[in-house]
Amino acid sequence: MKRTNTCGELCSTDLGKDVCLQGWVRFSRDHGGILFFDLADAYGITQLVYDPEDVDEGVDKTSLASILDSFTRESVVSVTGTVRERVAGTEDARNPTGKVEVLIQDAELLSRSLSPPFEIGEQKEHLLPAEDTRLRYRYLDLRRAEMIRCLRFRHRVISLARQYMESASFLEVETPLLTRSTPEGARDFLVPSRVHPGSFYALPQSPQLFKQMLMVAGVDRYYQLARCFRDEDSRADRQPEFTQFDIEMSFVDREDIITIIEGMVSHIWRGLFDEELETPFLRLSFDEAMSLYGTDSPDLRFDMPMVDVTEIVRETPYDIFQRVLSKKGSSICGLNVKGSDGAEGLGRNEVDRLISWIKRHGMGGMTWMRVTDKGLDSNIVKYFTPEVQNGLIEAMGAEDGDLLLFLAGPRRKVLEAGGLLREKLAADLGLIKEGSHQFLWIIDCPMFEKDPVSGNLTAFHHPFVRPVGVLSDDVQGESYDLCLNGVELGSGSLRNHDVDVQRRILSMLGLSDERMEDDFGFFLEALSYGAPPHGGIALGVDRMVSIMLGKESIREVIAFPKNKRMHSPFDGSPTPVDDEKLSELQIMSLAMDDIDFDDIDIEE
RNA sequence: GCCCCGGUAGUGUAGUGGCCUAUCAUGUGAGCCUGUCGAGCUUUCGACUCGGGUUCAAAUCCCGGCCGGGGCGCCA
Repeated sequence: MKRTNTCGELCSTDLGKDVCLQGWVRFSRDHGGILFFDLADAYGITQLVYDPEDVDEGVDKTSLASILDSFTRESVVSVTGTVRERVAGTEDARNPTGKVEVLIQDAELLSRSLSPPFEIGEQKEHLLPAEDTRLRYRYLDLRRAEMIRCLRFRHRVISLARQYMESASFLEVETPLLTRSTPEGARDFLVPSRVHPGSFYALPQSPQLFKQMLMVAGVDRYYQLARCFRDEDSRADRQPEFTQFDIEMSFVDREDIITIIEGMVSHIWRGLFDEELETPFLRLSFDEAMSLYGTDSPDLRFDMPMVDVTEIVRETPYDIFQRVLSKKGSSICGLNVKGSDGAEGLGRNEVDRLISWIKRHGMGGMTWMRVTDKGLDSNIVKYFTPEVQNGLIEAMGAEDGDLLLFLAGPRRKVLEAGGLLREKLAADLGLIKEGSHQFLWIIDCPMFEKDPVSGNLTAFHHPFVRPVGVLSDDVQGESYDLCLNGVELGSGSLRNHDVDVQRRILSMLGLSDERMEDDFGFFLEALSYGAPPHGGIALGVDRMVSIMLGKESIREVIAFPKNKRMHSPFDGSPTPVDDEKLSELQIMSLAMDDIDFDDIDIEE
């Protein structure tokens, strides 16, 4: 018999129906005569009951009982029976099907399960097995309602995004996975070619050049759920393969693209949280973000900007500040920890701990003072004149009960360490409201970064960003990065449709004319046949979904993720392959320690 | 490449040099139990990541490996 219902749908309106349910035996309870089973599937749990006194006439109780005896945990079973009300007082209010139960009349074991290696029933997070055990048995882990919820949630995000793009007349186009290796960017995953021995495809780090060529083709509005590959070390929010929601548009300016993204994200939030996001999102320039928060992806769920007090304290005879300020390019920045004298605040011990913490992040130390009703207070305020003290109080908006922290050193280092300190303070003091979402655009990023050692330029984003105005080493790009809760969700820009500008940028990045032709000739040629002004953006789907669900790692929202060492616990990849396969590709591995190089004939 | 944290029954844990013949829970096997719902009760089984070292004595301290996680570098 086929199943008539899922395990999540029977309720009081189904009373008296004859049904067939199929699913997994999650729990069973034997009361010595009467048996209960929790039958689970992706939709819910329905209680089955075997009551020998209530089964229909003609049912072979002995054989039914012996079948039920084989219903071990997580075995897949099929039962037919009658929906009935539970005995008064035994309803389960936590379960949507908790008012009814199915009286078993017939049963069949479809597939017996070994004893599961860990508990699959709903449970508290801290009782979960270690992640590597969960990953090794991912098919069991995914049976858990919480994981099904994550998969379904991710599906809804994608589905809403598609729906929005459809309504905005975007065309979904697939681009190749076997592509060309290019010099810039992350390390490529390479795929050897059998037909062209010695040559390799690369898996795409993003569909960047293809989507731009689609614009040249006149596609006008493109999107794709693009799988991307980068052979770099992983992190909680980085996997070697990941998914981007990739978008490109022609004949648009920055505002058009930002509007589309804000519209799409709002559509998703409306659909999943029934919440109206405030648009337009906040914006900060790259310089503002660095100056105020010391990072290009600040978390604005809490306020606590850095204040540059360099000029206020410049003449102060406090030796530490004087020594730092005697060096060019030094700054002194302060953070105001509001209301820090209460029970929730930071005592002397906590401040000492912060000082040793900040030393591990490259600072020589940290200066601190408390704000009292009588003014500033600490062992070093004697070096600060009343005018300077008032200047600090005013600049930092200090009030009675605040704690002021100051870092001194090279400007960039101070800002970055201050940014880390700011986030640590927020985490330690619980300043971040759980479940809140704060979007932010970072605009006007530099086009280039200069390698401090070699002095060579590298692209801040990628080499295809259009400069704002005239091209130079320190020009800004027409870029816009979307941040959510301090995480970079996506990066976008207007692109170069002028092939000459594009050539000059590649040249500034150190590509010779020859290299440029070899690596990007096909693309530059495309730009030479009438490229429309265009731009786009790509959003990290895994990151967005994991933040929406409040998960610490994107692995929680990927069905089969790689582990930290880029190993796949499911299929054991990567693996060595047979020599036959390698020789067909004319490849020899140097990692095998049994190669005898004397045996190798090298052709002239 | 580097730094930090961790590794005890199937699972989650306790155990900071001798009280360890290693705790507790859950699970597993057996039994009891007619309204439970992560049922309950009785009982059984089951573990110190590996290799070296220190010590009279190591789960415990030291060194190294392996495995897992967080981070730096890297991620145009």
